[in-house]
Amino acid sequence: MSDYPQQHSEPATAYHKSGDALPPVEQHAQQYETVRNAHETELIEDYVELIGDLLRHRGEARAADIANRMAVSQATVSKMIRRLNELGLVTSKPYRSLFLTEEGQKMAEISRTRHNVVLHFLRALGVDDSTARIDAEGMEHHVSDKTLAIMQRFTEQHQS
Amino acid sequence: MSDYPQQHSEPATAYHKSGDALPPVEQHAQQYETVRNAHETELIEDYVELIGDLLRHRGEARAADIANRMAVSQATVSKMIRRLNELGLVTSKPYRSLFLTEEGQKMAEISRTRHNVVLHFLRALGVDDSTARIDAEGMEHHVSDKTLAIMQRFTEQHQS
DNA sequence: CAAACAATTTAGCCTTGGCTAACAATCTTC
DNA sequence: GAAGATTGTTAGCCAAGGCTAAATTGTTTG
Ligand SMILES: [Mn+2]
Ligand SMILES: [Mn+2]
Ligand SMILES: [Mn+2]
Ligand SMILES: [Mn+2]
Repeated sequence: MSDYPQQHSEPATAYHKSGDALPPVEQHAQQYETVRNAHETELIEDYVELIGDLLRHRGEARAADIANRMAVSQATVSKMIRRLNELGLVTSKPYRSLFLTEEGQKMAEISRTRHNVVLHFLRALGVDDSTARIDAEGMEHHVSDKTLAIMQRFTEQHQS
Repeated sequence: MSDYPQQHSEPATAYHKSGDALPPVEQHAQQYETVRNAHETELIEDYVELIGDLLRHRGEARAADIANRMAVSQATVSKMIRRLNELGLVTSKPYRSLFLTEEGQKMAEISRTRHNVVLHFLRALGVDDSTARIDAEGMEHHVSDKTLAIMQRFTEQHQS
């Protein structure tokens, strides 16, 4: 919920003139709050998902691979791994491959599934593969469970 | 493009075992880069869009209204307005309503249009209004022009 | 087995986007 | 027109997520 006591400022009534009206303040506020919350976990999820993918496809997940695939410096990855460690999502011995904890595996699984639903939905919609991959990488973190379910249903019905 | 010289680490070949394979490193890197770029302009776009909406629906855009609708402190808004000013997107006299520059109006228009395409698309898909609004607020910044065009076409064909 | 190379870590810097607390200006109301 | 309420600004704090440069550890190879 939004802290910050509701201030007066805006007139309460909305005699609407043009196009779509503004949503009520509380609802509008919730939109932005939800986005801010998503952005807090977004990067974490991408790291965990990528580590899981590297483990499943390559057998190991090295910091250098992550840096390459994320197009980010190795220092950035190293710092992030410390954070993932503190969050109890990965285990890592210095200079060795990373592994996911129980909790990390759960998060990776959830993220991967959700990512795939969005990707396959975009393709079913008619978006080309390369564009679908790019858009899905960002969209995935902002799709609610409700919308996700609808996307999945759509995809199933639109594949021959 | 990605800086950081490509390192060796990963084996080049991919004899694929389970599910979807990992995309080639360069493509994968571009996914994350595009997301990072989107996140750089996202908040700016939301502010400018909101200021435009307040101007069109209320006739003025006060810092307090923005703070209320964003569910954020007035100090945060005040700081952000200074930035928007420096970016040449808004004009503001202290303690007065904000206005958009030419450039600001252009950005507001583009953002509003894109936001609406995504919102109407989600509703056409069958997502309830309140969920659609929340999801659209985040998704809008991660939808490419190509996908946007497809969404628009879909929406037109699916409204009675 | 010593060099050279590759991978990882650490230290220190920067920007963004939040916050609170204190102060300043404006508006409203009596 | 002063008091009180509302609005706006400023200062200073913090965490996240980037970066570079330098130091360290592992690995490969002549
Ligand atoms: Mn993902
Ligand atoms: Mn992602
Ligand atoms: Mn996002
Ligand atoms: Mn938005």
